[in-house]
Amino acid sequence: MARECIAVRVRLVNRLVTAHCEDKLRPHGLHVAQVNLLCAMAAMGPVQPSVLAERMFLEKSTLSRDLQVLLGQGYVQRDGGKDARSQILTITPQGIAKLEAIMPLWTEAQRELTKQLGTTFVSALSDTVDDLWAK
Amino acid sequence: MARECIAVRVRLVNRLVTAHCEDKLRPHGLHVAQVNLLCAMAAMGPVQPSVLAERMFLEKSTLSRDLQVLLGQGYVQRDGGKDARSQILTITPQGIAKLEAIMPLWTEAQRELTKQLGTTFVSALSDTVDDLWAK
DNA sequence: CATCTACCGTTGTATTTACAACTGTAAGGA
DNA sequence: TCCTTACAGTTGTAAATACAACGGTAGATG
Repeated sequence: MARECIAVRVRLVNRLVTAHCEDKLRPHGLHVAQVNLLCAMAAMGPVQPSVLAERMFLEKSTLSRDLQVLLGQGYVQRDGGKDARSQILTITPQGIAKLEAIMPLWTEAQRELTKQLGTTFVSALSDTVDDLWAK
Repeated sequence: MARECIAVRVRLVNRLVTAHCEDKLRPHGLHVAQVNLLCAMAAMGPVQPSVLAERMFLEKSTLSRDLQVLLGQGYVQRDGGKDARSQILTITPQGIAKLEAIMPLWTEAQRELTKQLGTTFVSALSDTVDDLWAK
């Protein structure tokens, strides 16, 4: 059963990848979850929290707390949206600069992870998430 | 960058899979992490915590806390090992019965997840983790 | 034999994540 | 218009996870 269980395996790989990235990021005072969000915001442009959460398959409550950190660090800016209830998030120049600063690390991590996980897996992973995003 | 980042994608799929399984397990009073460990113990037989942790890419501290739950539920038994420092973990008959009880759910979840993630991804995932385990 | 090191598991603290409940705001129907 | 419902984000609580530090035990080395 352990031999075939998707959950066992996905969660194991998740721990592996997360630990690897945290190791890389530790000297830079950032966590993987934050960098992931910055990447997403850089790619999506100004975006509503609920839309970002849906895109990342994150709970709105989780996002809300992650954002408090990024706002405090000045990597993300929050403005009022079309409603009094909605907000618009934008990555700041400092956020973009931070992403650029860790770019070499990121590239290295990608290379190492691809080596460890195999190109077949990495490419299948890309396709799968593309499909999820395409809905 | 978000388009290629392995961490973004693995972590996203992890959230998806974990949420799916937690939904299934909720009526049964179990969590995915616990079921994963039970599966592993059923497959490995009596095992030392440190060996189990290495196999699952889990920190020994994390495992220690997860075990407290499983021991409390009576699904796992802990005995003294060859040393005064080492222990031996064994899944109990109740633990095996619990695994068998959720088997139909598990099969259903496997099918649904395979459909959502694609057979290419699931098969690549299997191979990748097999390689990691083969060391 | 004594000490030093390495190993094994637990505990303190923090992060990521989720679900449920709550607050406040908009929209729609009676 | 008023009430109900739906939406957007926050907060309370809890679980999984990790790192660092600790306590106890075994083995190695002088």
